[in-house]
Amino acid sequence: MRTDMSIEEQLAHLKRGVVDLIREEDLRRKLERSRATGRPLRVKLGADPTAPDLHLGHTVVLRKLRQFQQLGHTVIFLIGDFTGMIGDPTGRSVTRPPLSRQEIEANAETYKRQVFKILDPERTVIEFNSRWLGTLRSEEWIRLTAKVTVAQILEREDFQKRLREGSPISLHELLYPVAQAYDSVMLQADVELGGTDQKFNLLVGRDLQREFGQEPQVVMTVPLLVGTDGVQKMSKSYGNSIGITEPPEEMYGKIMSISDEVMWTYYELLTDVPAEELARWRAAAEAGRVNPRDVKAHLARRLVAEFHSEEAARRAEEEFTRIFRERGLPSEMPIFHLPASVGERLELARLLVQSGLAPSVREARRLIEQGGVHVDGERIADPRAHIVVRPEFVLQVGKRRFLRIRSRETTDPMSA
RNA sequence: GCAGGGGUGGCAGAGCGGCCAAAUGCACCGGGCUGUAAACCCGGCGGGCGUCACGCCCUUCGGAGGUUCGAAUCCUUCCCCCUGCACCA
Repeated sequence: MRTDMSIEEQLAHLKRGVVDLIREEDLRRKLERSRATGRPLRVKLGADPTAPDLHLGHTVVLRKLRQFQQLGHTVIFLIGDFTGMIGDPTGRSVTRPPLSRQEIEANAETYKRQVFKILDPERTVIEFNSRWLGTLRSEEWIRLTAKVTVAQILEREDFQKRLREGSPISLHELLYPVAQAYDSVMLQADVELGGTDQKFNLLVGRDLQREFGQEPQVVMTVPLLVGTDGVQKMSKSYGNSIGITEPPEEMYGKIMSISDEVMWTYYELLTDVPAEELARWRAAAEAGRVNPRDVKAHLARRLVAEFHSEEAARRAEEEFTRIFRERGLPSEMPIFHLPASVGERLELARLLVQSGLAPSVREARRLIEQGGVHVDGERIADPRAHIVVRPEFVLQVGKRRFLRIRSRETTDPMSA
């Protein structure tokens, strides 16, 4: 596809948005050799099998992989079904319950479907590390772990930190980097990618490959995308993620909810908008010549289009504008069939609970008191208000939760 | 094994006999403002009830007992977690 690029051009292209590149010289040599021999590079990315829902954070590194593919190289998407049992000690993750073979298969399928929204299936190999790690005998484990020293492993910053703080480190956690490194050996990886938090693990791969007489892999790390909260890295467990399979409206809205500041990072990491152009937009926004909201809307639309379609993006935008800028009603909303007849008097708070818009009467009353509840567009502020049931009406809580209520007569006139 | 430190709301983390449904921060929710589900500001954040801007009740601080008019706070016991020193003489 872009194999006409010179090696230097390729390097520059691949370096874009990369935090660590260890070592650039090695990569250049590998690229040159690949061109000379016609043998594609083997570019590895490891993934945990436990969370198969990809979010935008994952796509940063996937986009980088795609660049390699576009240059004709092979991507090895490694599903860590064995290492998943250990759980990468990065972060606070607790011991994970082992997944069944079936669950893993199912997750892998989900992965494939999602990953191929970005990667080219023709140039992607899917692997499972249980294939070699799962069959290692105890003796082999001992021989393997003998190749790495404790000091090497404890260099890892978070291990040191935990040691300092007196936090626990389980023995098996020390094995994680070794296992991951062994994957690189088995796969004979030329390059391994990961987020910056993976740097250490990726480097162990180099060491171990050397131990096994292989040429060390090139390590490439990309920044971690910050989540919608603008603070922590995007992660499903932090509840700040934007999944790539989320409905268009949801995705659009979530992108609109990131801060103006974070938006620039998203542009950088999730689009191909040239840096110079971004700088121009930013200057214009800061000077007040351009409304940052519009820049953000452009981003939202662009990303929704990438993962859904232009058409879906357009609709999501219209919907967003209608609800939030014009304070209107969504084009579609869930319907709740109220088991009550026209004319009946109902306490609003209870109706909210009954219809699932509030978890408890107390909460419902709070919402009403705070002015968050509208019935057919009219704000009801009396926490003890009653309403007279109409054939159909719209309940709204907050800015974005709508429910169309239908009472008995309208849904089933025969049953009266 | 020994010594020590712990287990409190979604998370982090105060409180250590009554003023504790439990500080504070984060997350979350509602409102205001707006240019957006941005930023910022304000409010809320266990549940039920009432003649409802004030009050009542119920269930919460690892489990179970107990002391006390009264316990997240004290005692007993059990469970769990962590750190250090050992164990291998």
